[in-house]
Parts: sequence; C-alpha cells; structure tokens
Amino acid sequence: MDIVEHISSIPLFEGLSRGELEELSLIVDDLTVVKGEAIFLEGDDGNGFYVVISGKVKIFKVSWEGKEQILHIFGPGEPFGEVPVFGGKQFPASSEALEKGRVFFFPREDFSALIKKNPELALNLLAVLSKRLRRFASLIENLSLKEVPGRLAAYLLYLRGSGKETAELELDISKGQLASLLGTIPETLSRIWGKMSNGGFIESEGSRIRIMDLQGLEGLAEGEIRL
Amino acid sequence: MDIVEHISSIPLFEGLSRGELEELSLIVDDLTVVKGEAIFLEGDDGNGFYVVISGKVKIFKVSWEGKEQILHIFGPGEPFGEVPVFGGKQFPASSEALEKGRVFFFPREDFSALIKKNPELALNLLAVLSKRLRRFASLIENLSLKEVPGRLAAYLLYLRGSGKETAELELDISKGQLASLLGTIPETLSRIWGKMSNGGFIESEGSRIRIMDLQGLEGLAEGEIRL
DNA sequence: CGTCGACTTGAGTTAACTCAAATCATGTGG
DNA sequence: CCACATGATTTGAGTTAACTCAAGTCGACG
Repeated sequence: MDIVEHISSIPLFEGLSRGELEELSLIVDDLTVVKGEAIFLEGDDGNGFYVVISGKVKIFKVSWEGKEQILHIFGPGEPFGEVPVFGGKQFPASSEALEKGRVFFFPREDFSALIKKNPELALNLLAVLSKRLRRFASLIENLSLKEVPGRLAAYLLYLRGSGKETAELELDISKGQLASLLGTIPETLSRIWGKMSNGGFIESEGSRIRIMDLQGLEGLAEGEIRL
Repeated sequence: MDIVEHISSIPLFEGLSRGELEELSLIVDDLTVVKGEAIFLEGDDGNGFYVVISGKVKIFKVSWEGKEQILHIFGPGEPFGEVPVFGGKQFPASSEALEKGRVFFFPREDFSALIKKNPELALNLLAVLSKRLRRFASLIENLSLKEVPGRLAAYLLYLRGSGKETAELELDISKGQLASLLGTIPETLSRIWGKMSNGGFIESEGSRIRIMDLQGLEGLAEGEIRL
C-alpha cells in the first residue's frame, strides 16, 4: 500500500486535504520494527512523534529494581510519543514494539507548521490527548484505589466493551504483559486468575475467555465484592 | 481587579488580543467557592472548563470504601476540567475547593469557537495537556513502582525544585491531603515522616521542612536506598 | 524430542492497611 | 482570655494483600 494511503487512514489526520496528506508523506519516516525493539527510551529527546501502522507498541516505565509498568498499548492508527512535541523536553517513558510491525515517524518541525495551519488537526490532537488523560486517570484509580482482582475485572470489562459486548473475549496480549499493565506481577495475576475461575466469574482456556458472571465482575471492579 | 485583568494574566490565554480577552470576559462565569465546596463531580456533564483565580482546588477520585486519591492540586492561573471539552462526555474525576477562593468558568461553545480562530490558543492548550500527561505518568510511576518513602522523597524534591532550590521548604497542603496525593493514608505518611526525620533526611516543625540530606532523598526517590 | 520462554504453584516475608486511642492545634463562644 | 469542641496528626497493635524466591509444569517451535 502507498504511504499516502496509510497516512490518510490515520484517524488523527482526518480532515486533512489530499495535498496536505501528500505533504506529510514526504516528511514521514517509515520504520520497520521487530519484536522487542526499543523505539525510544525515557529521557530521550523527542524530535517528533510516531504512529503505529501495524503491530503493537507498548509505552512503559521501569523501576530501579526492574519492575515494569505499562502505561499504554497502542495498535494500528494510534499516535504515540506526542508529549515532547508540545511540552518540550524528553519522553516521559520508554517505548518498545510488542511484535514485528511498522511505525511512521513524523518530525516535529514540519508537523508543528501543519498544526498552525489546521485548526482541525489541533482539535483532533486535543481530543487524542484528552482521551489519554482519561485513560491515565482510570489507571491511577486502579492502581491506588483498587486491589488486583478489581483491576483485572475492570480490564476484562474494558475488553468486552471494546468488542461486540459478547461474553466471549480474546486476550490479545500475554499474561505477563497484562500483569505489567495492571501494575502487578505474573505470579499474582496467575493466582487471581485462578480464583476468578473457581469463583465462577470466568472460564478460560489459554487466551480465550468467557465471562460467566457479568454482574459479579462489575461488582469486583467496583470493589463491592471481593474474591 | 477587573475581570479582563484576571483573564489576561492567565498563562493559557497568552497571545490573545485585547479584543478577544474582552470577548472572553463577557462569557465568563465568576464563581466564589468556600473551603470544601464541590465544583464538579466525577460523571457530571462537562459543559465548559475552569480556571483558578485564587485559592486552591483539588481534582480527585474516591473509591468504593471512601479512600481518596488526589490527581492534581491547582492554584491561581491554572485551568482544570478541560478534558470533557475536547474528549466529549463527562468529567473523569471530581473537584473541590481546598480553601475559599475564586474560580472562572468558561462555557464550552464560546470557547471552542475561539480555539478555531486561534492556533496560538490551541498550541497553549496542547502544551497544558502534555504537561498534565507528564505529571500523570510520574504519578503512575510513583504509585506502581515506588514505595511510600520514595514517593514522599520525590514529592519533597519536587517542592524544592519549584522553589528557589533552597533546603528550606514550606508544605502548602495539609499532611492528610499530602497522604491522599501520594496514594497512601495519614497514618502511614506520619510513620514514614517520622522515619525520615530520625534518619536525618529532613527536619521539620509543622509545615516547615528543612532538607538535611539531599543526596539521601534522591536515593530514596530513586529506590536505591530505603528507610 | 528437547529447549526455551511463559505460566503456575508453593512457602515465607513485608509494606502498608485497618481499627482504636491518645495527643496536639486551632478557632470560637462565653 | 479561657475552656472546650472539632479536626488534624501521631502512635500502637494486629491483619492482610501482594511481593520475593524457588521450583515445578505447560506449550510452541526448531
């Protein structure tokens, strides 16, 4: 597929003219990434931002002892690493490809110019950042105010919501990564997963999950009930 | 002081023409708040955003059991509650005045129109949201990857940074609120505060703090050393 | 079929929590 | 100006969710 085609299908660029899209296609850097490849590290200077074209990318922080907390997992069409473009300074977290894929890089300068000419684009960006703030607020709530069972329940409900609202779910990341996303470790996640299964809340086989007690999960997520 | 004066001194509105500032002054809602007054609640529809003129405002979430996590504390000149303006939907958290003060409210519609005409304003907003994402990333890191002593040390270093880099600090919120900001409870904070004092990291008397061992605090914040 | 990484299970430890009570601080009415 | 009420902070004792370390077990792939 042509680069312009890819760019035009990025939601962030909705509303741009054909000419602008072509202009963008000239300044974009088309990157191929392999599984586990670092895209940028916390503290690096951010001279532009990225958009996932294919594959998945995680944004994360690592503690002194090596524990990892995933902030985001982005898929095709989603921009990432925009903070330094507007906030100046460095990337607040690191980024790594979860699987082989393709990523576009847009240099800051050219992009900034485009924003000034396109209020529409600025609005799209504001919407993207707002959505991200929302996600962070929710993550903070999970980490600070919920126990791990509640976080897991909330995640399963989130997965369901983004799908067709069926009881059948497919976990699209490894359990190890899920643990990191929920702010815990694989051992703890595994134990709680087990309890949720015996508890009759879910049934699972590998990454395939079936929600058996939706109300129960909601109760867990809210903290009303416990495992 | 005249309303236009107040508005013109808000960093977010830097770059607006006199005419635009006056236009804003006509649509603004000038609110007086008392200590403890709720400004909006999580889930409320957001039909505009706010700017603190005087006093302090906290943005927070509350758990089922009543534990509170403060997301932000804003002072004069700082905007808050902008997420629903760009992201649609409701406020992701609640807001309450920490002390008697004054708050301006800007209705969404009029403001949106202004953005479209002012790329400058949009850029300012993007910078504000970016800064906020940074703060959240740091909060998430603290909650997930640091223990309470590390969070407290990081907070003290942050306080110092925003001041004149002296060893003398003034805690401008109650310890109870600080506990909530650090994702813990007053009892735990008190105990750790005590340990930091005996440990020779700080000396304190009420809200007045003196940093006695800067390197030690940095070590604590990084997780290299422990109490 | 063996190897490697992912996941699970077991045992023990610990940071931080809950509940309860004492102490301190501040501001107000008498 | 004092005595008390109210809220903030501290201290004590006990509990617990989640962690660490260690040892399997499972599963996919070369």
